[in-house]
This record gives sequence, C-alpha cells and structure tokens, in this order.
Amino acid sequence: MSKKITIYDIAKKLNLTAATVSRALNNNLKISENTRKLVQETAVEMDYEQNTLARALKSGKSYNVGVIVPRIDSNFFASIIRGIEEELYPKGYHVIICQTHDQEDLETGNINSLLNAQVDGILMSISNAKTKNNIFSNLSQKHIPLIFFDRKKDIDGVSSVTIDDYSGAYEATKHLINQGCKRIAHLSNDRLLEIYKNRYLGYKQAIIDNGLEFDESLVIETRSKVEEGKKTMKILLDMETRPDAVFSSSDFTALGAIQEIKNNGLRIPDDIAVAGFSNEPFTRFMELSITSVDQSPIEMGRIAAQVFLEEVGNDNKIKTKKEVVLTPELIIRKSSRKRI
Amino acid sequence: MSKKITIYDIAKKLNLTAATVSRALNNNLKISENTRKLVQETAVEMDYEQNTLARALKSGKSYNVGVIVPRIDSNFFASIIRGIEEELYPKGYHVIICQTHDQEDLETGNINSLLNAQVDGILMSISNAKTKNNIFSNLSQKHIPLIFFDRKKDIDGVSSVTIDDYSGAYEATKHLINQGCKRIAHLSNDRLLEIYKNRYLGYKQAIIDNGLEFDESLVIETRSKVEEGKKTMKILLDMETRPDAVFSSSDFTALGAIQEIKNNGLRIPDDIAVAGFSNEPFTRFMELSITSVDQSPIEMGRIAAQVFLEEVGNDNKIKTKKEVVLTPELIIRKSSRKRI
DNA sequence: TTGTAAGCGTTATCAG
DNA sequence: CTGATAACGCTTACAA
Repeated sequence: MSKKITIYDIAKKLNLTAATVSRALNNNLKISENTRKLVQETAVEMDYEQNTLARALKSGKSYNVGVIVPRIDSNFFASIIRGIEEELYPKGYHVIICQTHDQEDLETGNINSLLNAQVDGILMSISNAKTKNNIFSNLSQKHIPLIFFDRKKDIDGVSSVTIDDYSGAYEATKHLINQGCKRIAHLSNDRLLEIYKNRYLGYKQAIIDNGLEFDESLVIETRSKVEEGKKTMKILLDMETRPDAVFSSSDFTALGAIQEIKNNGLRIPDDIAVAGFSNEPFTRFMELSITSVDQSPIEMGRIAAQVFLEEVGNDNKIKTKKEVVLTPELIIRKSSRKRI
Repeated sequence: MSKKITIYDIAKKLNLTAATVSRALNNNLKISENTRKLVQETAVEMDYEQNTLARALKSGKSYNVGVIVPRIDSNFFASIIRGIEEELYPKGYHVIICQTHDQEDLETGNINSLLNAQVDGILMSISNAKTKNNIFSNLSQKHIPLIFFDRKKDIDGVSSVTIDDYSGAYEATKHLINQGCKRIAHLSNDRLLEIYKNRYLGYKQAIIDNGLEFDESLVIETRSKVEEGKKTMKILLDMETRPDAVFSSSDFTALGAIQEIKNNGLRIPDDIAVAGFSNEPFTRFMELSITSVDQSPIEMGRIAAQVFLEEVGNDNKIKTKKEVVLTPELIIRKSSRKRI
C-alpha cells in the first residue's frame, strides 16, 4: 500500500526543493555539507529508494546490460556470466541474460529485444556465423557498446575477449602426438566461427610440424552435442584404417566419441586417445577423466565486463577496437595419458 | 548519431498529436481505422521504436522480472530458466537472472537490487532457510508478485511450484530396498529447506513401511558438492557396519559418494547401490550411469511463469496462494540396478 | 474520433 | 549554495 517515497516527499519534509535533494543525494559538489548530511539521513530514515526508471529515462542510461550466449547450462558459459556479474554488480549494473539455443532468428531477436529494453551495452558470444552484420552496425550507430567473448566476429570497432584457440589446439594435438599417436582425427564444428577455424588450424599445423601426414578425411564437422559426437565417431571407426586418437573441438562431442569407442570394445587411451576442449567439470568427474583445454571462463567474463566499462565511460566518439587474447591451458587426464 | 524517433516526430509528420499516435500504436478502441493504419505504417517507415523506459515510468510496469537461483551452471536451474523464458518472452517480458551462490547476503541483496530495478515480479528458489521473512513481506506490500519454485518457504499469499519431493524420495528408497538393500544411508542437506526435509521424510517412511530398521546415524547432512559427497561417504565407509546403499538428495553428492566407494575398491551396485536426485545430464553420461529422480525442470519453470502472469494480471488485492506440485519420475540406471 | 494538458520521478540549466 | 523550471517519452483523463 505505502506509496513510494520520492525526492519531493523528502524535500517537503525539509523545506527544500527537489533539485536540492537530488543534488545532495548525488553528492553534487555545489551543496553545503550540512544539507547534504541532513538530506541523506532523512532519506534513509524515510526509506527512500531511487526510482531507477526515472533516472534512466532522464539520463538515457538503464544500468542494464544484455548478455547473449548460446546456452547457460554449460559450465563454460555459466562461468563467463559469473565473471561478468562479479565485475558489473558492484558498479550498479544488472545483467539480462538471453540464450539463443544456436538458433539464428533468436540471435537477432534477442539483440532487438535488448535494444528495446534500453540496455547500455551488449556482451555476446556469436551463435551463428551467418548473422547479418547490419544488426551489429545498428548497435554502433546507437553508440551502444558491443563486446564479443569467445565466439567473435571481426567487425570494425567491436572489441573482443577470446582465448588463443589456435595454440590450445596446437598443444593438445602435440600432446597426442607425444603419446605416440600417428593418425589423429579432429571433430570440428562450423568453421565460419573463428574459434572452430582456429582450433582446426592449430590441429593441422601441429600435425604438419611433427612430420605426420595431414589427412583431410580425418576432419569431420559436427555439432557440440554428445549424440553428434557418437555419430561422428561411428563414421571414423568405420574407416579402413581407423584413427588412433581424436582431438575434439568440444568436450561434449569428445564424450560422445568416448562412448562410441567403448561400445566398440576398444580401449582408451591405448587403442584411441581422446582430448576435448573447454574443461567442462564432467571431464574431471568421469571415471575415465578426459583431457581438455581450459579456457579460464571466469577471467574471460571479467575482462569482457571491464572492456565494456571502459567503453561506456568513454564519451568521445573515437572507438578503439580492443582485442584481448587469453592463454589456454592443457589439462592432461586419463583419456590420453598412455603409461609409456 | 541518428536521434531516436519519438511519437512526437511521427505526430508532426502526420499533422496529428502525440496522444493520437500513442492511441493508434496501442490499438486503442477510440480511433478511426484510417488513422490507426496510417500511424502504424509511418511508424515502421520511420523506424520508430517505443521507449520502454518511458512507458515503464508512466505505467509503473517495467516488463522485467527477476529470477533468483542458487546458481545457473546446473542443468536443473538452467532448464527451469529456459522454461520461464519460453513462457515470458512471447509476452514481452525480460528476465533478469541473479545467482546467490548459496550466500545469504546475496539473497537479500539480489532481492533489493531487483526491486530497485523496478521488476514486475520475482521468481525464486530459496537458497538459505534463514533468510528473514520480512524481506518477502516487503514484496507483497509493494504488490510485487513473488513465486517460489523448487526450494520454497511457506509464506502467506506466496504461490509456489514444486515437485513432490517426498514421493520422489520414497520411490527411490523403495527401489533400493527392492534391489535387496537393507542398510540404506541418506545424504541429506539443510533440512530447514522443505525440499530436503521432504526427501528425508520420504526416505524414512519408505524404510519403515518396508520393515527395515530406521537408523538415524545413517543420515548425514552435507552440501550439494562433489567434494562434500566424497567426505561424507568416507564417514559412512568408516562405520562398523557400512551401508549397502546410498540415497542422496543431490546428484552431485551422489557422484562424490560413487568416487569414494570406488576408491575403496568396493563395487557398485553390488556392494553399495547408489541413487541421486535431479537427473542432471552427467548421471546419464557416466560409464556407470546413476539412478536419479527427474524433476521436469522445464515444466516447473513454465508453470512458475504462468502463475506469475496470472498474478500480475490480477489487479484486485485478493491474493490467492497457489501451490502446484509436480510428480517426479524415478529413472533407474546402472548405479542401482542389480542383476538379480 | 481527436486534441489539450498533466504527470510519472529524475536531473540539468539557468537564475538568484 | 539553493530555487524555479523544463525536459526525458509516454499515457490518460478531460474537453472539444
């Protein structure tokens, strides 16, 4: 029932004007120490709470930022979001999370609806390589900062935070080679997305650098799902000479591959060694723990948020494109460690 | 650069007044079909987009709802959120997600900051049983719908959507008994929270109903983490006569328990059978798949959202407390299926 | 059916 | 240092 207290209420009580109260609450310079204290005290006393909507309308800032990810039920994205929150909450921002579920229409739809909700910025991981660039230029026209993390696109003036997927893949593949593997397959994914292209390139270069023969037929594009991993592994096992190792661009497909390998009575890592990517918690939990590449997602989220804060605080129109690249870490586990 | 188009711009262009434009856009009844069409057409033509902040300030509705969960990186909560989104997005609502990470101060902090962000309602799963009720009565005073899902508290006028934890636990325990287990331990959790109390009670009743001896020392309270499951299982294994089954109130502690059991050279399910709760995806992925209780989280989220929509549309002050209880489903897997 | 005008709660500009 | 006033963009009585 109790009507919301406004600055007018507290102005009336103190025989002041709303403007003064506003200034006092915002720690404006031109205000006497006395009234400042007085106002702030009676504000808490009266249970005053600022109407953020009104402030937003006036200032044009909503103190909401949008975060768009393919899905939140993977530890990787959930951790990134946690990093973003840790950085943004103390600054008074709220985070609106949207999922695309890898559907293209949801991607543009989410952006539009976030714009409609007047967010101050958008942090996102691209789902679909085919998303039209004009939706992004739309953002920059409106001076709304856009920051990519993990899955980015190369767009003028748009900053990004990624890991060095190339070197992560290179190290993982080199590790498999060091374990004595000679015929290493690669479960890839849509290579129009930079992360998958770079993982592919890192894998390929490691093969070449170590004097192995690069065989394109061992590279198969699939989607980051357990079931897809199974299907793809089936194809590989049906080849005339099957691979003796699999480097997967996703932990989920790596898991599917492992299941399929076991179903065929082959041993891991002895017959086929496996390595994944992302260091999802389940890779550590499995009885047969899975080698993977850690991407320090919390750090990634924090940095993305910091970049946003820089850009939103930067009133001049000169946009600088900042590209932060983190270093991945290979975590070696049972699925690839041969007891040589 | 391009200034935002407002209803004034389109009014000027059409030699109308802003009020008429507003009415036309809102499909107000008292407007001629002609002008309605004309306005709507020029609106799209001019790329008009409603300023939701202004509407919110005027109407007192932000079309944002807050969702508070312990964490988002569990499939259970992520799925609930997905269900909520599916129901709310089509109605024009946005979802602001907050995590408590099971910290009490974050729970009240999140509520306050959502209130500050002027959300139209809050859907939440309680983290901490000790959270003071006055923060909730605060909400109802402001006529902001509050809906609990999964972890609820019994508060006048506050609706909730839960599953029948009692029967889920009862069925799981009965299943273990049917497998021939006689000494069934229970990994519990903070029983001030209804879900854990009910899982405990269901477990206990199943024991009693089936003529087994109920032994309180086999019930240990712990926290929903893999590491905690390991620790707790260690205690159970150190008992004079160790249990021959474990019913865990969480999949994560069940997983920890399984690891510890294996580390001690015991076989699952032969020496000790294990069942968890929540049907997290990893329970299915494991080589030794884990028996668990499914809670149909997407459905839970959808219903919670529907209840919110009902309450927010319900202008009269009479609050009706709605309590929806879903039926859980026991999923039997290797960790408890003895080949009798 | 349309126009006029007030108001949602703030903040910014201009005086004083 | 403080007050008066306008403005942010929209909705809605009340008038016409």
